[in-house]
Amino acid sequence: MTDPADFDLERFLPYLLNQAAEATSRSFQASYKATHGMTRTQWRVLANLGKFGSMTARDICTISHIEKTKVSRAVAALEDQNFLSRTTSPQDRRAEILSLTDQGRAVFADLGQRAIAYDRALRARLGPQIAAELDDLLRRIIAEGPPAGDVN
Amino acid sequence: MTDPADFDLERFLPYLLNQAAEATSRSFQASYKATHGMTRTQWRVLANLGKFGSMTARDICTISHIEKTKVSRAVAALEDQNFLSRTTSPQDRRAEILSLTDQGRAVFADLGQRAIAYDRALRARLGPQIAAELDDLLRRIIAEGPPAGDVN
DNA sequence: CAGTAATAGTTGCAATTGCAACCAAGTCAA
DNA sequence: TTGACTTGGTTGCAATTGCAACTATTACTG
Repeated sequence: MTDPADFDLERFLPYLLNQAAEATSRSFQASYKATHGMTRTQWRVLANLGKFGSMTARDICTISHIEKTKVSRAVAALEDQNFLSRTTSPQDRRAEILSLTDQGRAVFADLGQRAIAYDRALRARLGPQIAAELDDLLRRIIAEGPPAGDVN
Repeated sequence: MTDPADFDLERFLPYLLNQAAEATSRSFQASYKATHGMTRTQWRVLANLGKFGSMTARDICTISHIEKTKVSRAVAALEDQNFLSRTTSPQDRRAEILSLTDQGRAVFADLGQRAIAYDRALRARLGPQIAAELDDLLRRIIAEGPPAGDVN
C-alpha cells in the first residue's frame, strides 16, 4: 500500500520536465517572437523543415509529436508569412509537400544560430558529458512513450 | 562562425524537454481530467497545496514557476469545485491563505497514488539511479533559470 | 468493381492561455 | 500623513489550443 504522503511532487517527472521545458523554451521564445513574430509551434515546424528538408505535414507530426491541428495551423501561418510553400504530392493528392522558401531558410539560418548559442550556454552550465546523458534520457522518454497505459 | 547547418534540432534542449514533458504529462493528464474534471494547472496547484500545506497564491507561483494569472484562475476553479478554501491573511489583507478542503485532500490522496504509480513506471524503465540523475539535472535547469539573457 | 475503412489535412467551437492594465492593501520616506 | 512605489491578486481581450466533426483521397476486401 502506498501512503499518499509518499507522493513527492518535487520528484514527479512530468512536473519536473514541464518546469524545465517551460524555463528553457520560454526564454528562447523571445528570439523568434520578437524578431520574426513566430509562435512556439511555428518555430518548431520551421525548424523541422529547415533541418530535415521538404516533407509532409504528417511527417512533421510523427517526428515532432506535435498535434496535427497545431501543425496545420502553424503551416498556414508560416505560409502567410511566406516562410514556406506547399505542393500537392503527385503520389498522393491528399498530401502536401512543404518546403521553406528562401525567406524561410533565411529565418531558419538566423534562428538556428541563436538556438545553437542558447543551447551551448545551457549545456555549458551542465557540463558537456552530463548534457549528453541528458539528451539520451530525454530521447528515451520521448521514444518509449508513456508507460503502460494502465494508471487506473 | 557557426554554420546554420550545425544546428541540430534533435539535440536542442528546449525542444527535447518539451517533447518529453508533453509525452509524460499528457498521458497522466487522463487521470485527473477524466475522474476529477481538472486541468493541468489545477492539478499542479492542488498538488502543491497537498504536498506543502496551506499557503498563499504567490507562494505557489514562486515554488512552481507557474504564472500568477494561471494560478489565480486555477485557484478560482478549485474553489468552485470545493477543493480548496481561502482566508485572507491576518498579517496582510491582500494575501489569501489557501487550504485544501477535506474533499480536496481526498482528491489529492487519490491522484497522489496514481502519480506515484505513474512515476514509478516511468523510472522503472530508465533504471533507478539513472532516474535519480535525471532529477538532479532537471532541478539544476529549473533552479539556474535560463542562461545569460543575451541571446541577441 | 462497389462499399467500407483508413489517412491527409482543415475547421468550428469551447476552453486555456498570455499579457497588459487594473484594484486594493502595504511600505517607505520626506 | 501625504504621496510615490511595491506587491498580492483579478480581469479584459486577443491569441493559442484541444477535441471532435468534416472533406477529399487513397487503400482494402470481398
